[in-house]
Amino acid sequence: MSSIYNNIPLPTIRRMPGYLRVLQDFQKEQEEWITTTNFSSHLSLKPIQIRKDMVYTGITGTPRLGFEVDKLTQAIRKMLGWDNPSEAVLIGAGALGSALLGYKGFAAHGLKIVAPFDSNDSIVGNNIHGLVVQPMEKLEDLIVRMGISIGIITVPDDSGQSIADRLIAAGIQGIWNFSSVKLKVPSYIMVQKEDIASGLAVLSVKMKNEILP
Amino acid sequence: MSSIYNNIPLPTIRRMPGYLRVLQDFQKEQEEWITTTNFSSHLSLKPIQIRKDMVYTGITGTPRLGFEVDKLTQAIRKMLGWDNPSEAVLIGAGALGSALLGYKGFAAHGLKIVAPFDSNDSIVGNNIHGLVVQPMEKLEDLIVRMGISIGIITVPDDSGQSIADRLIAAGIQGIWNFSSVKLKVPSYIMVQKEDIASGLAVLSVKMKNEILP
DNA sequence: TAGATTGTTAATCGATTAACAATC
DNA sequence: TAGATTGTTAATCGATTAACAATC
Repeated sequence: MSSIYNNIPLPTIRRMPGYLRVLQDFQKEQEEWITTTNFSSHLSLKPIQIRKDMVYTGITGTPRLGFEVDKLTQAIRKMLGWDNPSEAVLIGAGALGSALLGYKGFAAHGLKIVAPFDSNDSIVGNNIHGLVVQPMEKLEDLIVRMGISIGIITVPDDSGQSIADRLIAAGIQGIWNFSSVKLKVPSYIMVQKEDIASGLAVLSVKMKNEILP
Repeated sequence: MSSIYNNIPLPTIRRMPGYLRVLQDFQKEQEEWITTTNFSSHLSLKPIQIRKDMVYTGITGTPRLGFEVDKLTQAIRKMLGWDNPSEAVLIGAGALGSALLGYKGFAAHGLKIVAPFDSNDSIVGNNIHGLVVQPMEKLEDLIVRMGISIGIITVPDDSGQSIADRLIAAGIQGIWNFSSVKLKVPSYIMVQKEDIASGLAVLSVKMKNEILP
């Protein structure tokens, strides 16, 4: 299933949420136009790079005025598929899982977590930020019944793979993996792995030799 | 302050924690040697890329045998400055802050969070994963007294900058920024910004057109 | 020994940056 | 109009990948 957005560089995609954030601020301020110079002062990016990124949104700007705030917002949201929200289950309602459940931003990011699951009986039934933690037995049924497309894995490393297997068997299409194991999945399953340690490594090295970008 | 590790590519640094994780597994299994092929099967990386990364550790391997597990582990930990831990304060003991406080992995990653702070009186005094939440008034004193070098910002966006200012005034050297604002800091302060939305954007686009790496 | 794996140089690939004409 | 900003092509930069001799 291809699309007009096919060959967008990964770094460009990663920068898009930042643009959206600035756009929202401008919308609040009732600004109609935004220039790459505007973006630049709110993000750590150069105007030239922003201009290049804008090409991928399909929106063309107007010299001197910049880009229309509303049009650009819609284009980016569509580009990311954030115009029609996906539903997700979250497995592992521990510290990290709870934090993600409490993150208000997802609503604006096209993601709706519909239910948290946990294997720990003492957590099951708890209400976390408005959602009741479900027992693992109910996982597959809920995924199938609601047609959930995304699974968020926030379980300890050793159970990550078995959870992934269950999610895939139940028909999930994408996995957001916060465990530190490399998941083995069929090629049609999309996995995005988050690694908090990578960021810490970069900060550590930056602080060690105070050079680097 | 330069070092032998000066021009390490950022992508290489980001991959280092992954290598460490595999090395730890090998250490547990009492393996003495590890090859790039071994690494490759536990990470989504090609042997050639791993070999290139290894050059930056300063460790030379032995054809057929690979690299010495212990030596390589030590070299990477030293390279990241994870051999002697840094101390950090965490500001904002909400959902995300609590999750970070509960993350056991930091100990092995050269980071020790010594105290969480929060401006909310109903949270102050709470015990989160063994640490008592401190009132904001005590922030500067504790940083100075303990010589804390890192500040972790997990507060809502609108107070991010003012917290950063206070941290810097108190003598912090690095900031791990989990808020979504771009912090204005002097050039000698190192900032590492984490953005959960970037990862979600990548997953969303991957799922939309099932291509991409 | 034979062959897997390393280290290194060169080639390729892709992203960022520069340059500049077009334009509002 | 003058000048800031866009769009686009070309140049640069940096990281990944390929190729292959060296080696255990």
